[in-house]
Amino acid sequence: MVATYKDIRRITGLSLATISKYYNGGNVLGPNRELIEKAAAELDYQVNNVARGLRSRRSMTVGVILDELASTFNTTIVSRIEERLREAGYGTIICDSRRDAESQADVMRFLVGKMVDGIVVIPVDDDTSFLAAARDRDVPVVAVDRLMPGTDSVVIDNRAAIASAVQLLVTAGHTAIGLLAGPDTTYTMRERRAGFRDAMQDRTGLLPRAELMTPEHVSVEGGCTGLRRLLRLSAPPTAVVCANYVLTLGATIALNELGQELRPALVGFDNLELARLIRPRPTLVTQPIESLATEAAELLLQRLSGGGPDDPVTITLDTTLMVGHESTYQLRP
Amino acid sequence: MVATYKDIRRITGLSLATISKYYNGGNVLGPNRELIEKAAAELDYQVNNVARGLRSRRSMTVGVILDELASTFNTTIVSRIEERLREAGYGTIICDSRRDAESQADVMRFLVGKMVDGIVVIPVDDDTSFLAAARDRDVPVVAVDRLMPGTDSVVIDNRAAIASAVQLLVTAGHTAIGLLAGPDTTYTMRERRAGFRDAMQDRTGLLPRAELMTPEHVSVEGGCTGLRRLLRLSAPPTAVVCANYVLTLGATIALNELGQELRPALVGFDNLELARLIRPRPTLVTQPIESLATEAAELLLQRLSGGGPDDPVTITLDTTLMVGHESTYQLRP
DNA sequence: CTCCTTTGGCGAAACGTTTCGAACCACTTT
DNA sequence: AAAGTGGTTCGAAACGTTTCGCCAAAGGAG
Repeated sequence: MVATYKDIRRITGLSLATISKYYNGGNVLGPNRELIEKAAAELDYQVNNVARGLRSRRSMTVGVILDELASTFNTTIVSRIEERLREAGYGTIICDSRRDAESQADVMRFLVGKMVDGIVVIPVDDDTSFLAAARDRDVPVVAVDRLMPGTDSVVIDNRAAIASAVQLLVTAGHTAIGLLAGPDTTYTMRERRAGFRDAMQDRTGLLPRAELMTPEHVSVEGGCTGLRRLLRLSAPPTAVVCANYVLTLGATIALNELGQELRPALVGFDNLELARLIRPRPTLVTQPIESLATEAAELLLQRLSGGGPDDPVTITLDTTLMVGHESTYQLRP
Repeated sequence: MVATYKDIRRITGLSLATISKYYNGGNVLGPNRELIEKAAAELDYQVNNVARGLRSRRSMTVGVILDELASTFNTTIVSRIEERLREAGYGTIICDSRRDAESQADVMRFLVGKMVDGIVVIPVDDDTSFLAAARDRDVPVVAVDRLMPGTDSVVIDNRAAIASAVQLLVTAGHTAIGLLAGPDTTYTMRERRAGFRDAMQDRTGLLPRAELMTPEHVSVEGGCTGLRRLLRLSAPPTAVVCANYVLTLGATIALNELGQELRPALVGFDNLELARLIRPRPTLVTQPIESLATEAAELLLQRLSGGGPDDPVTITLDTTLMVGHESTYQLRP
């Protein structure tokens, strides 16, 4: 049988109220403190968090909803968030929405039903209707890597990220640059595409041809076929920018099948493991993934303690361009 | 204000007991059913799982402890387990022990304190003392990918896995085969090394030279340096078996720096993404990762419902050898 | 020495469920 | 008509905490 306050009361003779006070950092006289500590050790007592949660209306758990679990980007985020929240006493319930909006809504209801105190989400797409379940129950939500109107969000400066890639390539002499990006259904992709267009116009004075930036399916396959399509154009680009990790992966695979002399310059996105595995060392736009996670965790913790501004907050972080081997960005003569 | 049974009672005139029965699948007369459903819809009622947990002594959450989160192997496992457990109504609290035994023990206490109903763990090493916290509170534990004496475990047939790699290489004519494996501190590594030794003896009649199987640090770096060390030996191996994913990754990186003609044959372990990215297509021992996860989930669910045999269960699954491009395993003339 | 304030402790009432035994009802059986 | 039966419903007591209002003792100011 697991010990309760009542057992401690039996041993110490103190009241439940005093014992509770002890476990919640209130003032308890020295001798009584020791009495409780001794009894607790003897009984191997541990606070029952479920009972505590019922009374205090906090479950001390938060939910994390991911569009997919099996991606380095996401696991890094989860790992950091979990670490920070556990420090603060919160358990992290994880849910994989498998890139499915309906499943995402299910999961949201599931978590709200589990009485989580807050939620971090990497949403599947721009549709915010699934947030209603949380809003109805006043559960704070922080979105990561997507800007959700009306919700706290932590994002990177997508336009600047792509612009830094474009700048490198234009400086190296490229003018015909292609973009591998997904459809405009997510905020992130919209921003990256817009950032590409704007940066091209800024740096070259011209808008890129539409055929150089048609949307791809966001997958390894999409990256492969997209790169091949670009290179089959009558006027193929001399350089390609990939707007996300899996597209970079796909493009790299497609590149491996080409002869050295045919390879376009390629600037990818976001994976650190990749950089170590691939020769020549790739040029990559890298996101501050850990910061993204810690900012999200801190923001959520602030909301959980009832703090923060009344209006939704958006935190924007900067990316870094990791310049790889020069063959990955130079224009061939 | 969030609705409770009392609100439903006010509207329907039924007793709390009947309402509870409705929500727990008991028999309730048709008209009363409808009454409750109508009231619940009106109130936007959702069961309070914390209160339910207090009374029924089940939190309907389980903990998952991982030695690290950022590995495809582990995330695949988590994703599947989470999916299956959520189907059964359980929330999955995830904890990353960061390969640190002390942190693993902390996390175990944390989860037990959170009143989880069960725990799945991929342990840091063979030390089982951290399990005490769970055992004291009668929380069932299932270990994945490690055999923990006295605990339900789901593992692969490590010896057979390595033996299949050795068989392929010996059949292709190799006799000097090296092994990249970690130190014998974990069950998994011990089994794989023993499996290697036994298979070599079976197939070649000789034990491999000790210098061909000295332990490496289990990391990408360890794989790199280990492969280089093997090739610098006065009698270098003509083929190398890697006993795990990160070692394979490291060895592959080191391989990339060698000229084609110097490359030894290489059989790696366990990653599917890898296979798509690397040319020539590598030969890999692949684990049934998804099955590992579903078996673990089913076993835990069985324990959660009080079922299963009295003694700890060990489930052993088989691996598959995915043969890649022939240059990855053939002996050069 | 009295009055007031501060401190620590106490009993009892929540929090929102589940569960147990008893009560009830409409039948069927004697 | 009384007794038995099977299926529903009910009231009340848990589950293990936190919290509210009150009280006693101790300390300080006048």
